[in-house]
Amino acid sequence: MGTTDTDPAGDRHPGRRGEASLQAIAGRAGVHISTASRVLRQTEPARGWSASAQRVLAAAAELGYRPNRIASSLRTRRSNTIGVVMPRLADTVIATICQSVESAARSAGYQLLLTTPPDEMGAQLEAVDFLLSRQVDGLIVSSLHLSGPNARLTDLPVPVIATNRHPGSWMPAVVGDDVDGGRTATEHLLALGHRRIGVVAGPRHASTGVERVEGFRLAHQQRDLVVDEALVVHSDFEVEGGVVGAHTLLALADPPTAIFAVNDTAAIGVMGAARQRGMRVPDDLSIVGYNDIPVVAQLPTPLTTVHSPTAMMGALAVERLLAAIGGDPLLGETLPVSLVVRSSTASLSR
Amino acid sequence: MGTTDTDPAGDRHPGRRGEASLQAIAGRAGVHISTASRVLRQTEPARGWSASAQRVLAAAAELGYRPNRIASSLRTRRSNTIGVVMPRLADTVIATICQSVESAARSAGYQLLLTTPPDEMGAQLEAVDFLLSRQVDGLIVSSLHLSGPNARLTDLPVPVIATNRHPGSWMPAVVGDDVDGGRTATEHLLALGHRRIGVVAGPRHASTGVERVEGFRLAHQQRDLVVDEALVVHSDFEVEGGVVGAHTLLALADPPTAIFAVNDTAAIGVMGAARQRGMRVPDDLSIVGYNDIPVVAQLPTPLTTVHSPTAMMGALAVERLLAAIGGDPLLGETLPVSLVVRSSTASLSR
DNA sequence: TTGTAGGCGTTATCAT
DNA sequence: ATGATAACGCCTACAA
Repeated sequence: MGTTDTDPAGDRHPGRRGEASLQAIAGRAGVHISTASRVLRQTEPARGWSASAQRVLAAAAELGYRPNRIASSLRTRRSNTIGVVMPRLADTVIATICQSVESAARSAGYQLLLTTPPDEMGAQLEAVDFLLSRQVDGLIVSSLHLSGPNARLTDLPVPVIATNRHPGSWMPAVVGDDVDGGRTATEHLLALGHRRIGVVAGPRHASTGVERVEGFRLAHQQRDLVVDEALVVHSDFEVEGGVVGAHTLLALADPPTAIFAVNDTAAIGVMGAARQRGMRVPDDLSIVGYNDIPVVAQLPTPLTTVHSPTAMMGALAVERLLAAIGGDPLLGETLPVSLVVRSSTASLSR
Repeated sequence: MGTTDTDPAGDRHPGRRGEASLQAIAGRAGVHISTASRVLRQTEPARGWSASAQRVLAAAAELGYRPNRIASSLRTRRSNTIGVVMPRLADTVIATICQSVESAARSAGYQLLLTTPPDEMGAQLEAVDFLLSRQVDGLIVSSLHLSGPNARLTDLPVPVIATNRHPGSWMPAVVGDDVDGGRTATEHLLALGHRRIGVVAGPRHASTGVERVEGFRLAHQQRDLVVDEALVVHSDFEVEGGVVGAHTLLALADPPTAIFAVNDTAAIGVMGAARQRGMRVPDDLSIVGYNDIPVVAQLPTPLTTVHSPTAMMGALAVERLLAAIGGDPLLGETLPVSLVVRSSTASLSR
């Protein structure tokens, strides 16, 4: 006696954990399982539901039927799931992107399989494999490195799009215009008269930090100024990275009069270091951040920063990915950014 | 000709998107599919791999075999997936919990199906249904309301645990000791001599805010002081909520000399409002926050706050949930918190 | 409109 | 140790 009985009463085939299956619905409604399946996935036909269709609907409602999407995915070969690889999720920028990715995906009928591995390529590629094993229809990856074994990403069975960071131009990515952002931030400080500007540059493997620093160099170049390499210090993206980086810079024999931190969190760390050294912002030190996360507008000294369209990045990445899943070519995009001047920067008064 | 051929060459049955299936491995190794399945899920037996097992292993490696976990889930009735419902993911506290949940789950071999719906009960329950449809083995929910139609959560086919907030004592939850945190924060201000303390209390539906305010009342009660209800203003948990709440409080005829904001983000908003009014912190206004998110230690005025064990909450929630999935009873826990005194609070000097 | 049959890729039970 | 076989729950031609 298996499950392929001919039980006329229906209501059998309990499925896992007692959940009603299609089979149970069909039994209770006295129709064949395929009929139940069809009815449940149709919208009401022009001339209304047939008698048996109504019974199916009623049975599904009474039994609290929840379709088993694992089974249907197996059959249809589509999981309606997007894999997301987002290290450093605790960072506001990443979390904001993730939230917008989820909203966009959800309103398109997709769900998210999320992983937030360490920010290392090995761990990220491993995460990709896990996700593929789960049959995701596409992938969004937020923190690829500029170098490393990421060539493995070129030949995947599903479309992949990068966001936040890009690993190089060979991969479609939805990112902000980091070079322009870095340039604009720096030009703002140069225009205020600063000539020794320090940079808390982030890690060398992140396109965001690297390109914002490129913009920093570009701004100098446009004014025929040379960059003192001692003023560019690398760090991580955390608060503490900003603290350490700023102390390094401010301890120099000829310290900077302004510091550009490539993200807001580190910029807050820079503020902390300034306070520890008894320096006032912006009187003794000007500071520019990057991203415009919500808190920085309300700090005791509101932070001048570059606004980056984080929420839009997530939504657009999803849009492009879904288009690619639908068969279109996969297109990246570089979104414009804009400087927001607040109170942490002032003109050099000597 | 279907797929049940007897093709001796193997390498057929391309599976979706050209991925190799078990069938293909078996074909290439010249063994039956069930043998391939077994070999691939065994560890090396005592006397080493048999000849055919070696061929299976080789074939899998050559073809880059990735098991289709959707198929295996269907068969085993376990998805090895945890459903996560976390509204307000962009908030550092929530994102930190989410990250620790993911790490703990991943190291236990589970993956996360994440959804971050609006912070309303209807949307959250809808999310639960979607997740159940995807056959998650258990659920973690971070933002349940104290009231609303959450009775539906009592009779689910899989274990559910709350974290961050709890919806009432009827549901197992891993949360911080919010009453004690609120009491400690308030007692700190009372000990400094403050007698008119304002509260930016968060929304009425969140146990976190509500219980922190309970602690606030308790601290007064323990000193036989009465709370002026005009000093308790509700808000959301965002920066702007803090700004608005603080302005409301500071515009009172008899304004507070200190403000307790039930989360750090709102506390930063309070700082912003103070700045807008030309008040110095802590000289003119003392401020206490809650959570101890990383940035507050480095603010120009480092924030006094209550440290809550966010990362531990996530990890513990996963631990308890997995135990429940394994058949154990589902147990919640209330984790201790501690006050961190920094520079945003000072004794009342008059 | 409804029923029939076969299969999605994997695993578990049996027998060999 | 390996092979045959039958599901897991659902979907989709195709036939009636």
